[in-house]
Amino acid sequence: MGRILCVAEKPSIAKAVANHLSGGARAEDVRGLPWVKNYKFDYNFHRWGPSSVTFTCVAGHVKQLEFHERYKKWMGCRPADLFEAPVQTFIADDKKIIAKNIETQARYANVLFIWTDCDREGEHIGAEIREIALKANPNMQVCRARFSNIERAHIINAARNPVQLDELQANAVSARIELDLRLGAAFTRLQTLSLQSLIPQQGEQGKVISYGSCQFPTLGFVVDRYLRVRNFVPETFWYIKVLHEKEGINVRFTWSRGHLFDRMAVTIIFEKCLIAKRAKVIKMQKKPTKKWKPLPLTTVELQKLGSRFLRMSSQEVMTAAEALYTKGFISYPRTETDQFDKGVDLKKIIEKQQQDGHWGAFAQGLMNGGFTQPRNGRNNDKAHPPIHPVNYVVSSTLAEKEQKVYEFVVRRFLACCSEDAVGESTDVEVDYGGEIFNAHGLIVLARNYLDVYPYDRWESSQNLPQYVVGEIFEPKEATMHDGKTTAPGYLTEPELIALMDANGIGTDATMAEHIAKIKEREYVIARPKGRGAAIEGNNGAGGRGGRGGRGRGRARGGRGGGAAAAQNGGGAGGVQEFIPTTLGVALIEGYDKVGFETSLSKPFLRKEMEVQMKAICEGRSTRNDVVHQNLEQYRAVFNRTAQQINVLKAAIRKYVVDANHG
DNA sequence: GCAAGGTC
Repeated sequence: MGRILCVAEKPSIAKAVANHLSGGARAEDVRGLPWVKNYKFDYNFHRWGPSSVTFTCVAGHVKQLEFHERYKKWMGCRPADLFEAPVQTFIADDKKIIAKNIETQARYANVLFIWTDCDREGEHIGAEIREIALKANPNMQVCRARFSNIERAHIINAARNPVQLDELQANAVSARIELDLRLGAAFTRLQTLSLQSLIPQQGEQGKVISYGSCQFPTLGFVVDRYLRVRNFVPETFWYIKVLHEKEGINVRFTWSRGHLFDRMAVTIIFEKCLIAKRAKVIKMQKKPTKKWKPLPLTTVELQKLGSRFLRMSSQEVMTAAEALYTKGFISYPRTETDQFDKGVDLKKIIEKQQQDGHWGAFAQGLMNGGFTQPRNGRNNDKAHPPIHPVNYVVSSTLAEKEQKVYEFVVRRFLACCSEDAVGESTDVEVDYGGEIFNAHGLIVLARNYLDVYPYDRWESSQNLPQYVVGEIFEPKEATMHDGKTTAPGYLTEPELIALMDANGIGTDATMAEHIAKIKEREYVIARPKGRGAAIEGNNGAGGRGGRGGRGRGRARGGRGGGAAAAQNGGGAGGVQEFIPTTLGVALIEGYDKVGFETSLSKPFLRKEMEVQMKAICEGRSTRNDVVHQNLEQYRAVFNRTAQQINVLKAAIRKYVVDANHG
C-alpha cells in the first residue's frame, strides 16, 4: 500500500480536509505542538490506489532568510554591505518542532502531497515543505492539491487531480523576501546609527528607527494628511437658499450649483432670482428606492468597520477575530472573498443564532421566510469564504473585545441574508430666475436588514408636500449666505486602512501590524477623534504631540500611552485618528528633500515591486533579475541618502529642537 | 537592536 504524506498550511485545513477524505480520521498528537495533529486514515487516491495517509500541517512559513553570522551584528559591517551580504535560509526557531514532524513523517512516506493555500505565499510555503521533506527522504514523489474552498466535493476532486507546485509563484515570493530583508536591514541600520543620537532618548538604549517597505508608505499617508491639514487655508464661498411653505411644511430648496467662490457672481444670480419673484416646479418625482444590504464580510472591511464602530484598533479587532476563529466560533478571519459559494448552507448557520437574546428573533424571522441570498461582491481569493459565524456562543463567556467582534460578525452575516431596506424618495426641482433648486425627501418603508445591523444609517427625512409639475409659487424666503471651506480631519484608522488597501501596502493579514508598528516606533500617535483632551503622551522621540498643535496651541501633556487612549476613546464614533510625531514628519520630509521621484515614503515603490512579482509569476521576468534590478535601484537611493544624511539630520533637528522649545 | 509574510 502506498504511503501518502499530506501537508496543509494550517491546522484547520488539515483537519477539514482529512475529515472530508476519511469521514473521521484518527488524530495523533505531536509532542510539543498542542495545536497540530497528525491525522491517520486510509484513502483510495486515484493516482496511487488504496493508500495509508498521514495528514498534517505547518503554520505558515517554516523557514526564514537571514544574513550570515558576521552581518547579523550591527557593527560587523557597514549598512551598505547588506545589499550583497551572503544570506541563507534557516528553519525559524519557533518552527523547529514543525519541521521535525514533517521530516519524521516523510521518512515513512513515498508521496508528498502538498495542501497549502492556493496563493503566492502558499506556493512558497509548499516549496519550503518540499525542501524539508526531500532532505529527509529524497525518493519522494511530490505534488500539490489545487483547491479553492473546503466543500467536500471540491476537496475530493482536488485529491483526485494533483498538480505541480507553481515554481514561478514561489520564486516571486522568494524575491520579495530577499528584498524586504536587505532593504529593511540596510536602511534601518543607516537611519538608526546616524540619526538616533539626535533624538532625546528615554531609556538606556536609543530607539530603533526602522525602515520597511510597508511601514514607510503607511507613515507617508499619515504625514501627507497631516500636512494638508496644517497647510490648509480656508476659502470663503457663497450660496443661495430658498424656503417655501406648503401644507404647513417648510421646504428647504438647495442650489444645484452648491456654492461658488465668487461673491459678485452669486450676487448677480441672487438678484436675478429676486427679480423673477416666482419659482416654477419643473420636476416632481416619487420613486421606490432601496438601501442595499452589505456585502459578505472581508478582512479589510472587518478592520475598517471594526476600527470605526467597535472602539478598538484594527490590530485589536484582528487579535479578537483570530481568537474567535481558534475557538471555532467564526470562520477563518483572513479572506478577500466577498461572495458565498452556492453550495454553502447558509440557513444552517442562521439557525444556530436563533437562541440569542438580542438578534435571535431576527434570525428566526430569516428562518421563517425572510431569508434572501446574499449579494455577490467582486472579489474571490479562491481560498476562503467571507467571514461568518460558525457556531453560536453566549456572549458573556467571551472576553469583552471578542464579544464586540463576534456580535459584529454575526449581525453582518444576518444582514447579508436579509432583504434590502426599502423606501420611497421624492425629488422636487424648481426653476427660479433661471437657476435650478432641489428638495429631496425620503420615507423608509421597511427597515429589513437595518433592524439587525445598527452600523448603517438610513432615516426618513421630513415629509415633502405634494407638488405638481408646472406649479408656480412664490418662495417664502430667498437668502444669500456665505461659508468657509474647512480643513480635512487628521487621517482616521479606517481611512488609513482604505488607503493601504487601495495602494497594495501590506496584505489583509498584515495591515493592522504595520499600523501598530509605526505607533510602536513613535512615528505616529493615535488618539480618539474629535476629543481635544485625551492625548498622546509618551512620544519621547519627538517631544509633545507631534506637530499637531503648531501655531494652534494643541500640544498637551502626556497621559498614558497610545493604547490607553485607544481603549478609552470616543463616543458613538470612537474612531482613532493619527498624527505624526516630530520624528515621523522629519523622516518623511527628509526623504522627500533628499529628492527622489522615488521617495521612500511614497507607495509607488511597493506597487512597483508588486508589478514585478506578477512579471515573475507570468514568466516575463526572473527572480534574480527582479532582485538585482531592485537592489540597484534602492542602492542609488541608499547612497544618496547616506551622502545627504545632513538633510535628514537637519529635518530632525528642526522639528525636535522646535518641539523642545515649544 | 533591522523587514514582511505566513500562522497558533
